[in-house]
Amino acid sequence: MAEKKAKQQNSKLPEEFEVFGFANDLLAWYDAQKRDLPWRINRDPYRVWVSEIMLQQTRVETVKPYYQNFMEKFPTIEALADAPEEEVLKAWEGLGYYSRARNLQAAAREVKEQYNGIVPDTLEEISRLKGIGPYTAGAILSIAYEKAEPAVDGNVMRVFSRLLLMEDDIAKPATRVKFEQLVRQTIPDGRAGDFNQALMELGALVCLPRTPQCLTCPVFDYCLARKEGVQHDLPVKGKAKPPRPVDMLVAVIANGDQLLIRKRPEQGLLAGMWEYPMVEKAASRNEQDQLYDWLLERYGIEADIEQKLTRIEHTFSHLHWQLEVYWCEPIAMEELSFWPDQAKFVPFSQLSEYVFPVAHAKITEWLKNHGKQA
DNA sequence: TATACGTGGTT
DNA sequence: TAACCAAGTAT
Repeated sequence: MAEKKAKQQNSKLPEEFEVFGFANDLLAWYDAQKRDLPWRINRDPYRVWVSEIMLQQTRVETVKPYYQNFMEKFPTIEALADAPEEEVLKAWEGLGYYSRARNLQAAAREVKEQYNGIVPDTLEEISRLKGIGPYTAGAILSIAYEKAEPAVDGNVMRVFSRLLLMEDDIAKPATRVKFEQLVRQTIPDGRAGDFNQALMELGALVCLPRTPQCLTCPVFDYCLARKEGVQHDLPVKGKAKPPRPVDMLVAVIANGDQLLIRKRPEQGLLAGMWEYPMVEKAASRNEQDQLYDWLLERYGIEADIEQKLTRIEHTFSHLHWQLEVYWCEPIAMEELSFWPDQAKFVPFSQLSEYVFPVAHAKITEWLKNHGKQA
């Protein structure tokens, strides 16, 4: 019982840690050095919200152009709520983690209908919105509403690991909770938003993962890891599993100036996106034979599987695709009223109207570069 | 708790 | 160059 209670108890800052001085010095640095970013023009909750979703696991420089475009197309919560999902996905094309876009729109609809179009300002309510987890909830509440909530991301965990010389594995979910307890105790009155952003800014500009710039660090004096000279050994982070290799056979099938594409399932990897038909390569089988049989069975298309066009490699966090791309010359097609997967022939010039994942966009690019289609 | 979920930049 | 990393969330 005593042990359980101890486990639930909040982690405490070290007695000697100078909270006030730390926050003050960090904020002074932030005020002077913060970057001009498109989402820092004001603190509008919707603008903050969109930026935080886009920035999840995504670099600032990558997000910038997407953010500008997104805010032009969907300037308000209502505009986003009322837009066709396809348009939202199109604006997200190439950014990755596409469920973010679907969840963001679903949440915008929820805010429009249940909250009169106003992003809720309580942890309870905002956390119920799709796509808003502990980090994003804290970020929006602190930045847009000046609530004293922590926003603990990878930067903050790295900064605090070093600052307080903590060896907890930041890859474990429980560690984030511990950091939230600690950060909460350092948030200065009235400047929660700036403080959270300052911690992240420090991680992004100074307290770098491999090469911490301690000599220019505004909180050099407070850093326990630096005092011990172990800043390069922190944070501790368990190794991720390597991506699993998956070999796919891709069929590029032309009918005049049209190409056959299909829609991926609404759940799972690259949900709802369009792609060239493909099948996972069988372990021990001739590629051409397998593709020939598969096209006939699944789409009723008898095709001459010609020379392999190219090999495209694409790595996800958890998968490594090797796409063997074949040019397939149709010999005969069954008269079907519809095909599985919503498959259909689309003129090459109209492919851009469909949302493709990068791996398949690479194929389109290859076709263009090799004069396969005008 | 561990895994699924994208993509591109950095060392 | 092969990791490693980036303003995480859902299940």
